[in-house]
Amino acid sequence: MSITREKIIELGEDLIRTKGYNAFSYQDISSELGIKNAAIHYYFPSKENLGTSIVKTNIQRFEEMTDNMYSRGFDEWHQLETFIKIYTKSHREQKRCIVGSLGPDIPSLSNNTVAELKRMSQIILDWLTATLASGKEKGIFAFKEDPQIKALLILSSLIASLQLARLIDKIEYKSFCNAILEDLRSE
Amino acid sequence: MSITREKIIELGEDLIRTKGYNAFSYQDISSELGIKNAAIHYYFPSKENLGTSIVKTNIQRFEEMTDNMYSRGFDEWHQLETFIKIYTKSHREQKRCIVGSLGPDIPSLSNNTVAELKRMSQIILDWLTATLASGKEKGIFAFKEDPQIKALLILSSLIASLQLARLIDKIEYKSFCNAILEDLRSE
DNA sequence: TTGCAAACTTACTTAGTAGTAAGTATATTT
DNA sequence: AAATATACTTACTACTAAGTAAGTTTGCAA
Repeated sequence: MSITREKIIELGEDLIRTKGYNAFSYQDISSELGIKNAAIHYYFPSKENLGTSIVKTNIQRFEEMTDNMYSRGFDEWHQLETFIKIYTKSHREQKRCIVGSLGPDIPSLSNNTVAELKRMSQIILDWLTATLASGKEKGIFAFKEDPQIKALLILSSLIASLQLARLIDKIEYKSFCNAILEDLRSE
Repeated sequence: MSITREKIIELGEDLIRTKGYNAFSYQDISSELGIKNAAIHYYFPSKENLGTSIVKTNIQRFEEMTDNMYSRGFDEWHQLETFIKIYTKSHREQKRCIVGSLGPDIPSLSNNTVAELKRMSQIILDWLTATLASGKEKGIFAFKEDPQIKALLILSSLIASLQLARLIDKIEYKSFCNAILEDLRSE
């Protein structure tokens, strides 16, 4: 794969996660990379191709992470902790997550991009639901709600907290994430 | 106040909550209201004026609601229930809330609009924190976290759930909101 | 009745957007 | 050496956005 292509995807993801899909333009990417507008169209004929590729890249990355945790034999607590670290890292970098960034722009996204975005959300939610359920069975987690509802609650909190962080100054993000984990502690 | 002005604000709010700030244009409003583009500029010289006015209107509406609940003597459980109803209504109407809609577009908003949006988030969070704290004192709510952290968790969940609803089909929104309330039940 | 202000419309500018067609340099294959 | 594919650039088109200046209608007040 071309290095320019990879740089475009990387920068595009950054721009989506900071400015948003509708607020960034091919110009933002081309001027940053020192290439011309049309060069991006060479790799991604339309903006929707770029958007879809970015989501696909993120799905792949997520699946690699969960596969990796599985093959290393992480227990459920450790898995959840690792998952939450994605968000604390995003928070440090003042970025949102892809789902939280593209979600608001669904009405202006192409069908293909929306389909991939839905697929991504479902994959994350399914993984989280399964992890919570098996962790509960093993006695690692304790919660009364249905695992899917609990997964939705946790995922919602994480996604929105990255957005609220820009609005409410005195958020202690570590405490926030800790509260999510501690809420699940069985004992 | 002019009726056209009010209609512009109302429609503008709708557009922000469905399409997003950057995705709607004065054209969307003017064609819907059967007026010309420039007519909107007559009331709101620039888009930032409209955005700020919409946020201010929402702050006012929120404060009227909480004042109303206070003067009617709602207990904390009833207050939280009423607050959550704002989100179930939004979900029914397939809209997001103002904070969740404008938050992602902060980088392209004017300083004034961002200031009002921050003020709005803070007002909501402060109210929620105070309600949770006094409800806990009275034994109406039970939770172990710090009230502000808990408020942030609940608010995040509500905001993001409206966004996730567009991505994950089989959400049972009622169960979701119920889980938030039941989690607080003391006894 | 004239004057004036409110509430617009007409007609425009400016700037930025995605996207395209055609050309060019460079490296690779045949 | 010739042909071809890769990775672009140049130079555009078509469109949409926000915003503006100047004119028009309408109702009310002096």
